Amino acid sequence: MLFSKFFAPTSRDTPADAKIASHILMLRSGMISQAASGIYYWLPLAVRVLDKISGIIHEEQERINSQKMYFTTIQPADLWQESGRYEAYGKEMLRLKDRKGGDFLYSPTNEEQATDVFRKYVKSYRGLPLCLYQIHWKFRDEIRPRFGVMRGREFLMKDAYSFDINFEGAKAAYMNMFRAYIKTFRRMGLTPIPVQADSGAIGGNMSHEFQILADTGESTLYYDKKLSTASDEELMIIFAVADEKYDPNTCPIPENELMVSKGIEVGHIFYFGTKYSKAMNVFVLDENGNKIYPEMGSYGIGVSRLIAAIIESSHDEKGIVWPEAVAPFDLTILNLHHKNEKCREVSQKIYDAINCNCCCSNASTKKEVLYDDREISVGEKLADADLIGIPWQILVGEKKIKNDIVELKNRKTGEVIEMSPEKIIGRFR
RNA sequence: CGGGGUGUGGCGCAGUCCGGUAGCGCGCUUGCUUUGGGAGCAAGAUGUCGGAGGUUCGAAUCCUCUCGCCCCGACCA
Repeated sequence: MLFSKFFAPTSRDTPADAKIASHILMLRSGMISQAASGIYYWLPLAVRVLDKISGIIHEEQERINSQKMYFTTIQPADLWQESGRYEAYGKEMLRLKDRKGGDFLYSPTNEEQATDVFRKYVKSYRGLPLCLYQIHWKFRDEIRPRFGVMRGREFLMKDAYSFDINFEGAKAAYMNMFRAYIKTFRRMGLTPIPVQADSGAIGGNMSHEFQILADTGESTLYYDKKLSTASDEELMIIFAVADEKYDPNTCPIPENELMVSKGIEVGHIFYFGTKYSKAMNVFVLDENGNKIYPEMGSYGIGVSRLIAAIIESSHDEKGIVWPEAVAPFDLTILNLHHKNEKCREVSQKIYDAINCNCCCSNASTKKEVLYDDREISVGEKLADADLIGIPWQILVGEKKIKNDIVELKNRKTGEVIEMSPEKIIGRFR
């Protein structure tokens, strides 16, 4: 991608409304723009990150046989009247009428629709277990939206729904999802903290939140200090609670081994048994011809919030520092002196070689490159590159290029290595 | 929903108390000179001062109503 053609309107100014790092940096890097309170345009740079995050989620969901589909963003109200939540959900639900006066709503979550899809097709125990998920836009008319996309009203969420024949099956589905979540967040460069949770409006009796440590988080967490070095399996059993559940008298961890930090909730999983299957009269027949109400669970990841959470946990005074797995581009080439012919030539050569679409390129290993070919000052290019936070920067400048040298700079460490253009190409192709 | 604040070119702000026909910085356009950390000079463009009503010879400024947005609290991915 040529930066001169790329719609990423960066800015050195901080809009007065933004208070936290992720919000400021998302605005300054041209990722988002506010359309209304808690509602944002997602510009191309941000969408590239959303797609990376979604891709990781998708891979980990498929691994546990959770299948991707789409429910709908606009739902008829009748399913919610059936489950009893149409009244119960309250003002957070955006209610709509169609031209005939029919009652609709913009999905805040999709348990009813998942249950409806299930009951239309699955009539036998042979159809179980089943797990369906989507990554789709949701709307919750929050009392007070804030912190940019961290608590927006419109947000992108991955939501999965599992159906099992009995509690053992449902518990296995829950634990599979639990493990998948830990892997998913770790792949994004995050350390998730699974916290025992309340089930809120979703209902049910087994529930965990996945929290990311950040000073700007809205939750206060108490957790065993072993968490920071735990393996995936250990993470599942290590003690962690949010402040409303913390009681020093019953806490199993001695005070000197207990950590207290702020956290951002990026995922939440629920087991709620037959709450919806019974309310919506959904059953299958078992091998003896008996009616069985399937045991259900639902599993959310705040995809758009994750972007903010990742930035909160990975940035410095100059800008964003993307973990490689979710970076909008793998590397950026900075032609520092656009009027210097050799700089142009070498930059273009490196770009063409790495960005090559010929038969030798393998889509799975191909690097995504942003080539800063803009006719602007050196300082502005360097500042924008640091702001946008692409993991690797290739600097092509007139002083070094005389000796056939370009520089490779790591955004995170700031480390710079000098090498020939050929060696750079070899490294990233 | 309670409490507080704010609304003036794309962004950040001054001007409002004390009415006199809108200004600064950044950004944008054009030209020349620049180029290893957000360049300089010159010439330009861009505002129904959130909206409606009122007071007045005259309103960004005063009065009334209204809408948007932000912050603090009670809810949530």
